[in-house]
Order: sequence, then structure tokens, then C-alpha cells
Amino acid sequence: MARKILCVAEKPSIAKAVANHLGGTVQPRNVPGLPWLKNYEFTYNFSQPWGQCNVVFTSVAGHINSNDFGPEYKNWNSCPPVQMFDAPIRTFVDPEKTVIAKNIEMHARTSMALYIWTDCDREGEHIGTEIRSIAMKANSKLEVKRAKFSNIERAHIINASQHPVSLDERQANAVAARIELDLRIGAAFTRLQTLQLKSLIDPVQELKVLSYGSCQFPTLGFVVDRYFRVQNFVPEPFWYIKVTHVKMDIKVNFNWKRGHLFDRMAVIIIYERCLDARLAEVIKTQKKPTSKWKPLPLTTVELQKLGSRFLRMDSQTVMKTAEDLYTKGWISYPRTETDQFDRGIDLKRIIDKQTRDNTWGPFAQNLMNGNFRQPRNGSHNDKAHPPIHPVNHVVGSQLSENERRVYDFVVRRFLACCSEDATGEATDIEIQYGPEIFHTHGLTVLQRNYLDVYPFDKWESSQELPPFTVGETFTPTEAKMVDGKTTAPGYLTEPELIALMDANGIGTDATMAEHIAKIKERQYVMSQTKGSRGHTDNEGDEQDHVLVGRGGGRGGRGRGRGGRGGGGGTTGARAGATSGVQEFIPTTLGVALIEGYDNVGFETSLGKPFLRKEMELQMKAICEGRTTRNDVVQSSLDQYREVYIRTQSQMNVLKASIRKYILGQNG
DNA sequence: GCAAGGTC
Repeated sequence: MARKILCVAEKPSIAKAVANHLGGTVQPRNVPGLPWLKNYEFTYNFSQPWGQCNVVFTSVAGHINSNDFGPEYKNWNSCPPVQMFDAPIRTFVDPEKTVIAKNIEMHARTSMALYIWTDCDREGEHIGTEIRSIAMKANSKLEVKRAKFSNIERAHIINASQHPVSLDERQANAVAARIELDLRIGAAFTRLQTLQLKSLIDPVQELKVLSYGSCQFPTLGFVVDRYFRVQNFVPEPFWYIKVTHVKMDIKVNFNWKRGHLFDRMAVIIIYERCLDARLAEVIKTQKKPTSKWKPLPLTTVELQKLGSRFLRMDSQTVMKTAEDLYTKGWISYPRTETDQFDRGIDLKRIIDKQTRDNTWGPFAQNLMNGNFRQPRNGSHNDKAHPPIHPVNHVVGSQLSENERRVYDFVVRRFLACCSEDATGEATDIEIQYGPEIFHTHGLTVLQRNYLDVYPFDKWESSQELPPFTVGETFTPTEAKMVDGKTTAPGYLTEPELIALMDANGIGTDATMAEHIAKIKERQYVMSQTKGSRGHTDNEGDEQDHVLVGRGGGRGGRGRGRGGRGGGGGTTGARAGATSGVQEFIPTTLGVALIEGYDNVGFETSLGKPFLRKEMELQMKAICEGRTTRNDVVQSSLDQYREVYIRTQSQMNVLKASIRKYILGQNG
């Protein structure tokens, strides 16, 4: 009898793809009890010593095990919450995963080896150890190997099948440490907060719990932080000089090189010197080719940021929709950090499938006809998944409205990545006027290229500038001294929040949207459509009005800086504008919790992102062998236990915050 | 009744 090898992937799609590479077209066999779980059986010639083997290729769906405290800790009043730092934790097969575990056990019994094909990231390594322990419980003589692969191109997968490696115990241990810490700390503080504070704020039992989590609290902290910056904002007046000149019937605005100054007298003096000079002289004219780079290949974080900005959906809906599109086979795996396409991937084959589309088909065809360009490479590679891209063409009418929007975005982004940068010509002119320098900038877009398929980027020609030559002098048509004031930043928007979470390592690409949804559910924050309360836009906006001026006419509204616009589209389907963006405002409860923890006065407040960042660094240290799982767990628990004890002893501080914000009482 | 991380 031929030898048998059990292969297990992290998800059904990988099992299917890899099985078809190794075994030809393999018919899936159903596993009773779970409609989406399939086994693929075939024979395959592995490298020595295995050789020709019967293969059963199956999968799990993420983690199989669950962790919890024993039943004696189930009742929250059965013990003080501080015991959650030490109480024994049980690991068991998640009740929803029993069919998956049984399937592995059954085939492990008759196999000589287990070949693990989970994603090659930390969580994948840990899932691998879960699979191993289940399989070895059924068959302790199993040889266990792991496949190392970073995409599912055929040649790469075949290579991985011939070069088995071992599970990386360090990475698995890092995850095990995270699991334990998140559970213990989350349970301890959630129980403490809920038991001590809930009755104070929620007499009608409207709230389930006042949860604490190492990701939800820093997320809340970002929202509260911005809220206070808005509340405490004091506008600051500034002054500047604006010069305009009409030449050949074209009005040219020259911007002051200093931008603006916060000293009125200084600006007055400078302004008078300019006027005294009467003549301005052109000191620089420059025309040079310029370009706007096409976007990078699409990652999950980018999808969520741009989705919540342009698609009129919150990030959770964007993710949910992308997952639906993935399971239906229209787009690739939507959870990826990678912004580089592997050289081996056949991009033209993917583009070709889009040529039949009514909207962007001609653009795709144009790429096929010789205008294809290799995508840019970003700096991220998770070595597990390619950037998000379409895998098959589907007409919009077969999709729901949300699906259509996300699919539209993914395809356009992908085609944009495969086209040429937009090109243009930039003109810069500088004049010397008295002691000061003023400049103006012009842009002529020459070739739109990728912009034709990607309306989410804005790059448009400015008005044409009249010709100027160096040495030329003129009396400016108008010179004004203008005042303005700094304006408050807006409340934190969803794309900004996602960017902050990403930069601070709060959550993963797949979970950031869930954390945002959770702090809404807990009523720590509210969201509203930006602009719906009549708030002004961005930080640094200027409201100008003329103080003194020379020359005729009322000035236009020159804008000192060209902020990156985020507006809608210019071609094809309009993508919607920034007006749909959600912004977050903390509730009184959210503010009270964050401020309460800040006032408890521990050097690293629970509402700040540092603790989570620290945990991330510790996990890295475990992976690199600089520390151990046990050390990290023990030292972190010591640290958090100290915060816990301090918090408990200063519960009056937290309660005071709650009273102050929720009940409006002082003291 | 607690977390965050996988994925369906």
C-alpha cells in the first residue's frame, strides 16, 4: 500500500489551489457537517524520502482552538477580577470547529506524515501547531513538516512541495503569548470596569459591558485625543502678502515665499518695503517635465482607507464586501500587507480578462496592446499573499451595489498599477518684489495615462501662465496685506483613524475595522458623516480677508498651499467625494474612560498606544530568539497587574471622571 | 457577559 500524506492549509481556497497544482484537476470530496470544507485526494511524487504518496489535502479555517478560563470563573462575582492574571486557562477545540478537527484526526490516523500549508506568517505558524497537536493526538508517530510559500503560483508551490521545512516554534510561541496576554488583561480590566462603573452610568442596563481590550482602548484613545485637540483649539491670527499681476489678460497670483507670519507689525513693515520698491523683477522661470506616479499595488489597509474615503461605506462594510467578492471568486484574497507583485505572476492574463468590460475594457485593451507597464514596488511584503487584484471579470449588474463599488475600485486600482505614470509640464516663476520673493506655479497635464482609469487621484492642469522672462520688470497690478487665522482640525475621520492604527501597530489589517465597530457598539464613540454638523474642513485651512491693498479689484481666493485634494473623479463612474467620510466623536463615556485612566497617573496610560506597541516588540523579540514566551508573559502580566492594582486603588479617580462627564457633576 | 486573532 502506498504511503499517505495529510496536507492541511489555513483556508479552503489555498487547499483547493495547491491541490490543483500538485494533483492536476482534483475533484473535491465533501466533509459531512460542513458544506464548505473539502478534501482533495490524489497521488503525488514528493522529494525523498517520501516519494510517491497518496495525498489528502484539506484545510482548517483559521485557528481551531479556543481559550478560556474554567467554569469556576464564569460568574463574574465568583472571584475578584485580579485573579484573571493567574487563573488557569484551558485550550480546547472551538465547538464550531469540531468537524474540522475530526477530519484531521481521521486522516492523521492512517497517514505517515503531516504536511502543513498554513500561511507563512506568525498566526499561520501558530495555527500550524494547533493542527499538529490535533493530528498527533490521533497518531503520535506522524512525521510533521511545513511548506514554505509566499504565493500560489504553480512553480512556486511545486518548489515548496519539494522542500519541506519545520514549523517555526518561536513565531508560534509569540502568538501564544499574545493570546494569553490579551485574554487575561482583557478579562481582568473588562470585569473591573464593568463591575465598578457600570451601575454609575447605566442604571437602565442599556450597555452590556464596559470592555477593555489592548486594541479597542488605544483606538478609542486616538478619537478622544483628536476630540480634545478640536475642543482646545485656539485660533491664531496670521498675516501675509499677496501679489497679483495681470498679463495678457491672465491674472497670475504670486504667493509669498514665507507663507505667512504670526507677527502683524513685521508683515506691515515688509509690505511697505515691497510697495516702496514699486517694481517687481522676474528672477527665475523654469519649465520642467513632471509626472504623477501611479498608485502602488493595493493592500488591505489602503483598501479600507480609500474605501471609507471614496466609496461611501465604513471600513467594516468595505472589508465584509471585499470578503464576499473573494469567496465568490471575483477578487484575490483581501487580507494582505503586500504592495509588490511577485515577478512570477502573469499580470497580462489578469488584465486580459477585463478587456470585455464595457467601462474600462478599452483601457485594459490598450494595456494589452503594448502600453502595459510593470507595477511599482512598495516596501511591504507579508510573504503570504499578493496585493489585492481582480481574478475574474464580472459585470456590475450581477453584483450588489456595495460589491459593485468595491469591485470597481479594485479593478481600476489594478489597471492603474499596470499603466504608465501621468506626465505633465510644470512651470515655476519667481519674482523679487522689494526684499521679498513671491512665486507661482503652473501645471500642464500632457498625458493622463493611468488617471483615465483611476478617478480617485486628482491631477489637473492649472490655468495657463503668460510667458515671463528673467530680468523682466513690472509693477504688480495688485499687492495686498491679508490676514487669516488658523482653524481647528476636524474630528478624526475613519481613514485617519485607520492610518493611526496602522502606524501604531494597533490591530491587524484584518481586524482594524472590527475594533472600530466595537468601540461604536460599546458606545465609546459615535460616528457621523463629516460636514453634517457644519464643521469646517482640514487643519491649516485659511480664512483670509484683505486688510490693506493696492491696486484695483477684489482679490480672488488664492490658496497658499496645494493640499492634496480628495475629491471625486474626472472620468468614468464618479466615485463619490470626501463628503461621505465618517468622522468619530467620543461619547461622554469614552472621554471619561480615557481621561480617567490618564488621571490614574500611571506612566503609560491604558488609553495610549504604547502598551500595545510594546507587546508587538516583545513578540518580535520572541521570534528572533531574544526572549522567551514565558518571560514575556510573566513580565507583561507583572506590568499590567501593577496598573490594575493602581487603578483599583484609585477607582475614585475613574469614578470622578465618569461623574464629571456623564452626570455633569464636579469633584 | 470579558480579548484579539484567524476565517466561513
